[in-house]
Amino acid sequence: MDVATTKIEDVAAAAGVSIMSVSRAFRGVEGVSETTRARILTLAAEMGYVPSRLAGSLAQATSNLVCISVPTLFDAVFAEIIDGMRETLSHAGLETIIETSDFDLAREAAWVERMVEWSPAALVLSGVDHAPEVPARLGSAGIPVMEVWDTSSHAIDLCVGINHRAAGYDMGRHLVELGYRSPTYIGITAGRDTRSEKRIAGMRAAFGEANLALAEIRIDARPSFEAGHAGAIKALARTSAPDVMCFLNDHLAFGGLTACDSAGVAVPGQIGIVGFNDLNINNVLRPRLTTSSTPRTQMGQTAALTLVAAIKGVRGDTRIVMPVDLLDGATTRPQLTSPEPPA
Amino acid sequence: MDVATTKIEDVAAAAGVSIMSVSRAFRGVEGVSETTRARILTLAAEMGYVPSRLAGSLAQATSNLVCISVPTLFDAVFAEIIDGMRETLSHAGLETIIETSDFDLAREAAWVERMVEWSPAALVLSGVDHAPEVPARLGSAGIPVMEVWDTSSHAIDLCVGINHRAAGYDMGRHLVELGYRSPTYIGITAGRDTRSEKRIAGMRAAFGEANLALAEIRIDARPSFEAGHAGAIKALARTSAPDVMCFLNDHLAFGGLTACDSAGVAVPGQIGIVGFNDLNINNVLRPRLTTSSTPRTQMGQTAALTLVAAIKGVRGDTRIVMPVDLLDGATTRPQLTSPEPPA
DNA sequence: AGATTCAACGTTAGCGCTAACGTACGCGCA
DNA sequence: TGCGCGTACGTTAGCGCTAACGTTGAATCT
Repeated sequence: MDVATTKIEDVAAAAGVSIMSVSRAFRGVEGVSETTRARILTLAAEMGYVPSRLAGSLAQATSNLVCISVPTLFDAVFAEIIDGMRETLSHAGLETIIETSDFDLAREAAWVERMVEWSPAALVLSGVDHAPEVPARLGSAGIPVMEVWDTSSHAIDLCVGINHRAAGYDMGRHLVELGYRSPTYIGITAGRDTRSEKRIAGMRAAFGEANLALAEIRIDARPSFEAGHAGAIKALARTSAPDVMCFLNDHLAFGGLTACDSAGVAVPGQIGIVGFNDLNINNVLRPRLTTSSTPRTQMGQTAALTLVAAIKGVRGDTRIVMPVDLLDGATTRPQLTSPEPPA
Repeated sequence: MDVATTKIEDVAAAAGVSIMSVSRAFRGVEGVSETTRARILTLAAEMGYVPSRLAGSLAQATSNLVCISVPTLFDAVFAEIIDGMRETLSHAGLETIIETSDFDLAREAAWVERMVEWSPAALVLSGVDHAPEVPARLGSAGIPVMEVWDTSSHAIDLCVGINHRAAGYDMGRHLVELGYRSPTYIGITAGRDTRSEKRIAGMRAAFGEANLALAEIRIDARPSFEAGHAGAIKALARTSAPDVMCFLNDHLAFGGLTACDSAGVAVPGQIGIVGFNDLNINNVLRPRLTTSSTPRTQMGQTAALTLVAAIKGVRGDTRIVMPVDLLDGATTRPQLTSPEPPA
C-alpha cells in the first residue's frame, strides 16, 4: 500500500534538484534541460509520484475541467455532440464533467452554481434558454461559456448550433408543397424541450401561411420510441385523422411507423411520417424517413475548437450557425412533377 | 465584473466572525449556531462569495469527484447505467467526470492515471477486463473502485454486473431447444467488447453440447444499427445461410431485421433473429425481438448505492450479480408444445 | 578583460481552504 | 463555591503546488 503518497518534494530530494524543476519537468514548461527532465520523470515514475491536480489548479487559480450540461444522454443528439467535442478537448488536455439536467432549467442552474466552485476552464450548456441566474452568474465569471445545439443573438458568450425555427419552417413549407393539409405534431409535454418548441413554431408559421392549422399531441414522457408509438396511436384514433404526422425526432417517428404498421395504415399511402435529425436508425429503415439532417458531430467539433481557442485567449466568431438539410425520404408522398395548383 | 473574487476571509470580516465559522457554515458541520450560520450565508450570497472546491479538496486531501469510464455513450446500456447512478451520486453531493474509452483499454488506463491526480472520491469502470497497470495502480490507491456491467471473482474492489457467459449459454440452450441447427453470431471485431465475447463463449458452449458450431460474422465498426444490417446481409449471402442469427445487441438485431425485410426473408419463418439487452426499441417492435433482458438502470442504482456506502466507509457485499431474463419474442420460431426428439 | 546575455536552475510567498487544537463562557451540580 | 462539561467560537499550521523573481555560471560580444 502506497499509504504515504510521495509528493513533489520527495522527488526533488531524490533527484537532487529543487521542487520547481520537478514542477517544470512535469508540466513540460521551459526551464529544465532535457536530461534533467528525463531523469526527474524516470525517478518520479519509480517512486510512484502522482502530481496533485488539486494543488496545481489551486495555485494556478484555474483547472483543466470543462463542465458540460446536456438534457439527457438517451437522445443520440447529445451523445454525438459530446463525442464530437471529445477528441479536441482531450488533445488540449481537458477533462469533462458531464451533467444531465433532464430538461430542468432549475437543475441546470444549480449545477452551474456548483461548477464555478471548481474554477473550470470552460462551461458548455445545451441550448440558449436558461434560468435567469445562469447568464447573470456566468457573465461576470470570466470563464468561457459555450452554448451548443441552438443559436441566439443573445448568447452568453460563444455559441454553435442550428436555427431550429428555420428548420421547422422549411419542413412545414415542404409538407405544404407536398399537398399535406392536416398535419399533426407529436412530441413530449410542452415547455420541456425548448428547441423542439421552436421547430413547432416554425412549422406552424409555414402551415399558417397556407391557412392550415397544426394539431398537436403531447406525451408526458422522455423523448423515446415509445412516446412516438403512443402519440401515433392517439393521432390515428382521432375522428379527423391527420394526413401527416411530424415527430419530435426520428426515434419518435420510428415509434409512429411501427404504430401505423400495427394499425394497418399505409405509409406514405394513407399517412405521411416526418422525423428530425436523421439519426442512425434512418440508415437501416426501408422506407427511409423524411427528416432533417443536423450536423451533430461537426457541431461538437466546431464547438470544441472554438472553445479551446477561447481558453487560450483567441476569440474568433462567437456565434456559428450550422446548416440543416431537408431529407425527402419515402415516408411522405412523392413530390409532384408539376406543383399542385393552389386551392 | 467580479474581477477580484471574494474569499472566505472577506466574508468572515464582513460577518465579524472567524474564517472557520464561515467554513463551518458552508459545509453544514457543527460548531456554529443556527443564527450565525444564517447570517453568514445571507452575507456571503450578497457578496457573491463562491467557495473554492480546489482549496477545500486540497485541504481535505479528497474531492467529491466520481470518475466514470464507459466504452461509449452511443450504446444505450451505458447511458442507462450512468443514469441509474445519477440520482444517488448527486444526493450524496458527488459530481461525475465521464470518459468514453471507445473500448480501448490503453486509453482507459491512461485516463485512470490522470484521474488519480484529482484525489477522486471513487472510480467507476466498465467491465472487469483492464490493462494490467490499472488494478496495480488502483489496488494501492485506497480509493473505492466500482466495476459495473460484468462480474468477476477477481474484481479490483467493488463490482455489480451480470454473468455474460451464463446469459450467452442460456440463450444458446434455448435456441437449441427451439430446434435451430445452424446459428451465426453477428457482432463487431473481436477483442473490442470483451463482454460480448463472453456471451459468445457461452453460446458456443451451449451449441457445442448439441454438437453444433456457431459461425461468426464480425463488422469492423462501432455497435450500431448499420453494423447489424451489414452483418445480416453478409450472413444471408453465404452459401449455407444460417437458420438463426444472434446479434451483439438489439440495435444490431433490428438492423438485421430490416436487412431480412429488404431481402424478402421471412422472420421467423425462414430465419430466426436474436438480440441482447431488451433495449427500448423492442417496446415498439412488432414482432418483438427474442432477446435477454438486462437490468441496466437497477445495476446503476445498486452500484451507486454500494459505492456511496463504501465512500462513507461502510462495506457490505463487494460483488453483486444481477439476473438476466430470457425473453422469448416473436423473431424466433415458437416453442414446440412437446420438445423435439433429439436427432 | 570586462560587460552582457541567457539557459538552467533555486527561493520565497502565497493559492483558499480545513484539521486539530485552543479558549471563553454559561450552566448544572455536589 | 468550585468543578466539570458542553457549546460556540478562534488560532495555527499546514494541504501540494506554482508565479514571480533571484541566482549562477558559461558563452558571446566589444
